[in-house]
Amino acid sequence: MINDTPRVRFAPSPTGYLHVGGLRTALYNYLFAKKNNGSFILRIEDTDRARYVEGAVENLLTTMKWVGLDYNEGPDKPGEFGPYMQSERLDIYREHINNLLDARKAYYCFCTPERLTQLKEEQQKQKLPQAKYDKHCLSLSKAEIENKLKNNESHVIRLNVPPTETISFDDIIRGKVEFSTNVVDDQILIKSDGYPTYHMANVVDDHLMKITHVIRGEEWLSSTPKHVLLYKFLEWELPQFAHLPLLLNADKSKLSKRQGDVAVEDYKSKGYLKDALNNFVALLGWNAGDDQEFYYMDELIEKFSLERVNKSGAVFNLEKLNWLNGEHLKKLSNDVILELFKNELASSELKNTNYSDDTLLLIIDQMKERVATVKEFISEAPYLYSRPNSYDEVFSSKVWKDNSAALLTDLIEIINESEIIDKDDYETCLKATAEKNSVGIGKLMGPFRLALSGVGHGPGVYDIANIIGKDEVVERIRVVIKTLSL
RNA sequence: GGCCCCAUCGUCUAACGGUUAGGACCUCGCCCUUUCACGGCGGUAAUAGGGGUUCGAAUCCCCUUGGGGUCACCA
Repeated sequence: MINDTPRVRFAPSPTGYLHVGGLRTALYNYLFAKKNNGSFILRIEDTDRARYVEGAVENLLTTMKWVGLDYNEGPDKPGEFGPYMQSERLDIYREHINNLLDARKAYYCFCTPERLTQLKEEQQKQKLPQAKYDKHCLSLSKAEIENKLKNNESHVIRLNVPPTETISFDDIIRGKVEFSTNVVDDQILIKSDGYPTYHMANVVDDHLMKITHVIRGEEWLSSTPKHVLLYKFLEWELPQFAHLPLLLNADKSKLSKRQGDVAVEDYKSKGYLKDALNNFVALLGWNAGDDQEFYYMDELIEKFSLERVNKSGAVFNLEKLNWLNGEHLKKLSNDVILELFKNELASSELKNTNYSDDTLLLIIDQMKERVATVKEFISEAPYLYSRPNSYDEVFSSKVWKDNSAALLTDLIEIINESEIIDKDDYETCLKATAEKNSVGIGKLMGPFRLALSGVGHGPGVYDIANIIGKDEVVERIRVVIKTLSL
């Protein structure tokens, strides 16, 4: 066997951001490594120069750190098997491609894009089941090749796939998978710009980096026979494969940008907690076999196993993420939430206002029970920070009666005469007003809430009053009387 | 279209031949509460279809259907 301790890797291409599907793949790799005392390696697959994105790698590293997926080796964490950027390993691929070339397991191809397009069109016209390269350049003589190379003719190097062989491999998640080589194309291994394609680079690197388990998304399953062939040609031992089920849009297609946020940083900026995100994503395709849904990272590590990963795709369900984030939020101490809250305030339109920690803590106590994210402390209860600029019509028509203005006028007077120390004092005032007018306190409650928040839901009225303070309470009552008595 | 993968409530899932098919999110109802929530209790809701195998099938096999992935000098 290859291993005593497993070595796994997460190998994203730097497209600009970390995709949540990528996060799930990275997480499973991480959990598997930690669980089995193995190593988790981060390797950057940046062999596509056309798709080079400025700052993408830095961004990726930052996001990996934010979600807490520490790697043992990576671009900024040198290890024994570096470099960990594929663009810095070109000479390594060159060496191995030469071996392949010598053994005629790979060959130069000088076909022009035009010929290739034409070939494809013809094959489609003939209704061939599958378009494949016709091995045209395989018959080139050594001299012809030398000559073309000397003349600097543009070329690629292709994998020489043998006909009519069965490629099979065992997938930890899917079991035995088989392909006929008749359906695998002579894959380009080295592009005309001299860079390797994914297929070449990932096989070489996985071998050289002593990767024991290749844990990646299911979209790679159908190109795995090419990889298996490469291992065979290079006479290298096969790693174990585990192809993870895909993360899906609501319509069950592969999770994509078009249908919502897919970048981890989007979720970060929307106020989701890293623990909640990890927890949620971990459960998309895996469960421990019990009813536990709330996890911290250490518990995930303890319970994770590839054997319990599902085969079928999972819809990325925002509602459940919201719930989980709320659960994680509630478990946080108010001190921690206070810091998060202050950060949110600083990046909101409220950044120029000043609130005491005491006030903020009052808001936290009220809001953390009823929101999904800290951001919603603000968005769901704007009336805690500023006077309502309108009154909800449905709620208003329900609670605003003919005598409401008169009752509230009395209430103002009583509040003004009272010493207000905490929220219970507002209740006392409402009761006194109700008694004085011989009505139930319910007659006051609705109009009072309407005055303070303008809407029919939110924290308890006394809590709202307590948060905004006596002067503001009185002022808001005045405003609602003035506005609705017209 | 070829190839490959997949198939339990709307969604995430449990069940590894014998359960009234369980849990969670969502949703609905009731209780609590002279407000809003929280909380508590309860409800609606699933084995895609058809054949086998078996005393017994969500579970094993086959077919059909459906969905997805992949067929680039992108990963």
